[in-house]
Amino acid sequence: MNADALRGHMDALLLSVLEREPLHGYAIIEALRERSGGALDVPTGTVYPALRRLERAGLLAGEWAADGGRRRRTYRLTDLGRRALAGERSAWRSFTSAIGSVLDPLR
Amino acid sequence: MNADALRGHMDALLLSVLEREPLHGYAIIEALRERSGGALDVPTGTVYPALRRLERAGLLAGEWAADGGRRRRTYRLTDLGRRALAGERSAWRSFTSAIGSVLDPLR
DNA sequence: AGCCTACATATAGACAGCCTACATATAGAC
DNA sequence: GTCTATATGTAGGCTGTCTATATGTAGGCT
Repeated sequence: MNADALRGHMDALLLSVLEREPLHGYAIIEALRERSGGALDVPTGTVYPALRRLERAGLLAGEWAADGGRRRRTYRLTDLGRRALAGERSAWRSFTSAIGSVLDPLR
Repeated sequence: MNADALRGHMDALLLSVLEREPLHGYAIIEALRERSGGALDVPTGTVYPALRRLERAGLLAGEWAADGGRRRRTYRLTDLGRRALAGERSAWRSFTSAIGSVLDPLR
């Protein structure tokens, strides 16, 4: 998976993965890998800053938790994040439709 | 259309538009707008450098032409560009499939 | 005890491509 | 003469993703 292609879609992926249940960063990376059948293997250096960014934007709420000696920061969708996810889904459909109409004009 | 979303897909769009017939930059912009139903309105500051880049990479061949006093640089796909387009189409399918499987897990 | 792997988070800096804004010039309509 | 459409191009900014590095716990293996 080309890095540039992901650009601008990371937010949608993160919000979508957090839709059903709150997860911490490492679990999010695993969820993305599993749900994409291995196609999405996003590095930690991408995910952690992105989660912070979404938290600053008010789309996610993060909370520290301890699992034994391990510290985890678990993120959940805020109401604003839920609305943003709906927008991202809609934008994704428009995006694929627009690019698709150019790439596969026969469809 | 969000600017970041386009990132990494510009090449595929340009190659695809030039698949049927050679076109110059301005006409490419119009073709993208028309074929996408107005969704894609790519600024000249994006297209012209991208065309140069693809030419340097050997995917396009450009040639100056005169239409009256106007100068135009018409680009056509090279054989390498045609092969690259096939790769871009394949990558696009993988990409939409991967993101789609995360965004719409019910499908 | 010592080592390795998996789990878990984080930051600094590099990189690349798309954008805005600007610059230039012709053609044709009004 | 002015305006709009046509036509190309560059400089510089922005920003999000990546690589590389750092830190530390837990648990298995030898």
